Amino acid sequence: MLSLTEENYLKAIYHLSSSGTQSVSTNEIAKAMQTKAASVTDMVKKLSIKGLIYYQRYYGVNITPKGKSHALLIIRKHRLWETFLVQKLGFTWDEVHEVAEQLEHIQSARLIDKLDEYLGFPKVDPHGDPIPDQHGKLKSLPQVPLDQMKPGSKGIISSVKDSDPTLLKYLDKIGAIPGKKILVVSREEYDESIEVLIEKKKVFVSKEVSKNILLSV
Amino acid sequence: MLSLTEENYLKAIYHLSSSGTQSVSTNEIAKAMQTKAASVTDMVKKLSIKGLIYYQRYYGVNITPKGKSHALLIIRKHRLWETFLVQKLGFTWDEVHEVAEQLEHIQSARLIDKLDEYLGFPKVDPHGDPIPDQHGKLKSLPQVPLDQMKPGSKGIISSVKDSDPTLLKYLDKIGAIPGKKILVVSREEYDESIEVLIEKKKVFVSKEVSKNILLSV
DNA sequence: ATTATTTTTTAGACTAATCTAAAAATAATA
DNA sequence: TATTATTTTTAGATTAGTCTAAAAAATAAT
Repeated sequence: MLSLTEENYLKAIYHLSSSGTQSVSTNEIAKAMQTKAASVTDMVKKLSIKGLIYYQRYYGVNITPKGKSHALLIIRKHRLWETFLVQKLGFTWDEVHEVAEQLEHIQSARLIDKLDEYLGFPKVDPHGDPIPDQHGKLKSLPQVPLDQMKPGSKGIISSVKDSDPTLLKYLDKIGAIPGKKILVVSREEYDESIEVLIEKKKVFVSKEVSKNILLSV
Repeated sequence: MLSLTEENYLKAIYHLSSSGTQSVSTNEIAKAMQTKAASVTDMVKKLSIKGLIYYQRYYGVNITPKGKSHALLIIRKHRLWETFLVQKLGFTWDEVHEVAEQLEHIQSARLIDKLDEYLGFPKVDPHGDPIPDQHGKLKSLPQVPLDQMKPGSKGIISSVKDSDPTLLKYLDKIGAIPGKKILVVSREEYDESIEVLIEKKKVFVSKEVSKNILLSV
């Protein structure tokens, strides 16, 4: 059984290692966990002894298969709770992250199975992210960030990378919600901002925002 | 903001002080918390500084109004979650306690308000215990334990004191569930066991069990 | 009223998770 | 290549919560 802190470190390491193919550095983890490098070194040794990550001093860490499926089970809980909060309790999708960060640590396999069933075995959470299965397996659809799409191409918004409420509220306002169809109209060379059509509505988004919008094509 | 441990101590102290009118001793708390008296002394000093209990060394503790309402807010969460688990997820009433012990520590007033609304503002939990309101106020109905009822008298099962799954399963089997009408037929002097009628079914219960069944009369 | 027992508190140590400051290893640059 | 800069690790200290063992206070018994 992992402590709350160990679970949070493992989750951060999973996210960092799945967004880059390289091994994850101590400083990256420290930044993600809002803590100091020295603390990370200590924790990384613990997780390594438990067989959840590979760790060589001065060379950063990689997640093991065991660590990965453990991380995905936490993420499964997080996403099921987010779905519950939105679908059943009427939260908006920008409000759920913080609470789900707490709920994801509740230890009860039975609870999660029942919740999954109650929600009708959803495949994705309110942000469009896929929900891992009971064994910590994730079927990931191929996704392309909006900033890498060519003018004229189209796709469906599948998820949003950042979970910052400010961003989510803004996306809500412009209608950029998972499930919506999107057409890239043009790209401005200077600042890499792009013009898109969301449900027939013309919208301009900055590079900053467009790289956070993931599309299935 | 209280830590998880502080919340658990406060809850234990609340329960102990509401079941006896005396002040609560260090040893009683140690027993309830499955810890040592020395640890209790330390924690009790902390809670006292925070204004949640009155504490004089060697004289035991009493809960303050502030501590009481704080404890009741935790109990409110516990009972709402139990209600959710039984009513929505299909748990049986003997399975919910352990999970609710975890869920009661989730920090989000908004979550609890929404959950309360979703459940239809229930007045009691699946064990028949009243659910405190948003301000930590509890309207308690007068309750009499079954072992103190005279032969010929009747009442409605309002709640069960002990939350031991073995007891709850047994009560389920004999039909002694909150809400059911009960009639005391006779009492055996020797072992203080009693014969009762639950929904026209004749049942014998020992003193041990009958003192855990609370009736509203 | 004095002694014995029980309860409670203090003192000091331990673990998990954190920090700062200094040392060691790696990476970058002149 | 030698030096500088950055990153990472180690060493030692801190806090919350816990423990054991010993001391102090309260209670019970003789």
